[in-house]
Amino acid sequence: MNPDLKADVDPILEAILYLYTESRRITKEFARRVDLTGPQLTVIKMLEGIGDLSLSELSEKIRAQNSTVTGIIDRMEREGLVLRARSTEDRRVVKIKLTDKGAKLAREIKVEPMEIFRDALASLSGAETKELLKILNKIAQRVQAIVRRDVGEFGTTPGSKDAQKDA
Amino acid sequence: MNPDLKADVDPILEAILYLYTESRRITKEFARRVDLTGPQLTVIKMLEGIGDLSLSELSEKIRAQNSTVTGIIDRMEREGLVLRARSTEDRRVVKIKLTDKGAKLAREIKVEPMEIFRDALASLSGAETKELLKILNKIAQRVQAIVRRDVGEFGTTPGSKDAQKDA
DNA sequence: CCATAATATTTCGCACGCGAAACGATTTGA
DNA sequence: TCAAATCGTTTCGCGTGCGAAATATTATGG
Repeated sequence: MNPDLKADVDPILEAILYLYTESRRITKEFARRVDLTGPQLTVIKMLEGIGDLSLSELSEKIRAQNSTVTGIIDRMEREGLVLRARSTEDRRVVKIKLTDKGAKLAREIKVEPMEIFRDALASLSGAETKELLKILNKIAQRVQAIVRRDVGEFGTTPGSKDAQKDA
Repeated sequence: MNPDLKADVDPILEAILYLYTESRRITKEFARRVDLTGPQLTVIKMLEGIGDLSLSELSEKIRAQNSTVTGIIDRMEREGLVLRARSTEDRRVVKIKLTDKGAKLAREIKVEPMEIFRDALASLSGAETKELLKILNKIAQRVQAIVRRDVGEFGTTPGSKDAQKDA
């Protein structure tokens, strides 16, 4: 990559990294006030909003592996916020349900996860919002294309990506 | 927040979350090929590029707490990739240095951390790059403002166990 | 019908990642 | 000067977070 391009690109990486880490930090801070962790707050609001979910559905929604979510649910069950109920139709699946205590706590939490992030985005003009989404999607598509195409052999061949196709 | 706004904003959150998690996943995948973890690859390339760093400087650069980096360096030292050297001017400071083995490994790793992410960003036009950075910075400033107003006033008060439900 | 494959979840071992407390080294101020 | 404050790092306990293997249940094909 040429140096000029790098100078343009690095601040963007910085900005995205900042926004991501900051939004996580804020979620965690709100969670701490009700004696929850960040992921636990996310789970509790998700169950409140959507209703019962299987462990797999929950994993997918919070973008974590099943083995990670198993641990999170273990700890929440121990605290009596949530309970596991084996599905009757398919006895492999475990439904996660809010207990009364969990539902009550969920109602006390007024902020959505990432609420502040949303507020900040809301300060953009309509045109800016559209433009931002357009650009981000373009980047995401490029990333997907590069991954599908190059990740298999990228390790030996640096930076050289003439894999320019449609974007 | 009104529903229309939410409909605009959620895809943006999705896109940023996707880009962040995907870039981490890719870094990890490259690291795995040389028997490193993601953070370890980042550290090794950082030391190669900048030279010796104190533990605090390293923590700041990879956006982690000192206690986290202590563990990462412990494991890298155990593998003989890195060594600790007490500073002579200020004996509180620990300098982290690459060993010969570490430097050799660093040279073998052709890709920068986040390289693919950079490549994808490089596919944008100059105008799009400028616009993206402008918008992201605007969001970041808004986030900072909101944090100072809403979060800071409680966030700095430790030990308050009673659940407050303002926000 | 039964061996086998596929699916859902859990278990295990390891590596972050954080905040609070501990610890040694250095600076400060009365 | 020397006790207290500050600084850089480590230790500790806990909660993610992951991938691979184990377990239990359901679907599939011969």
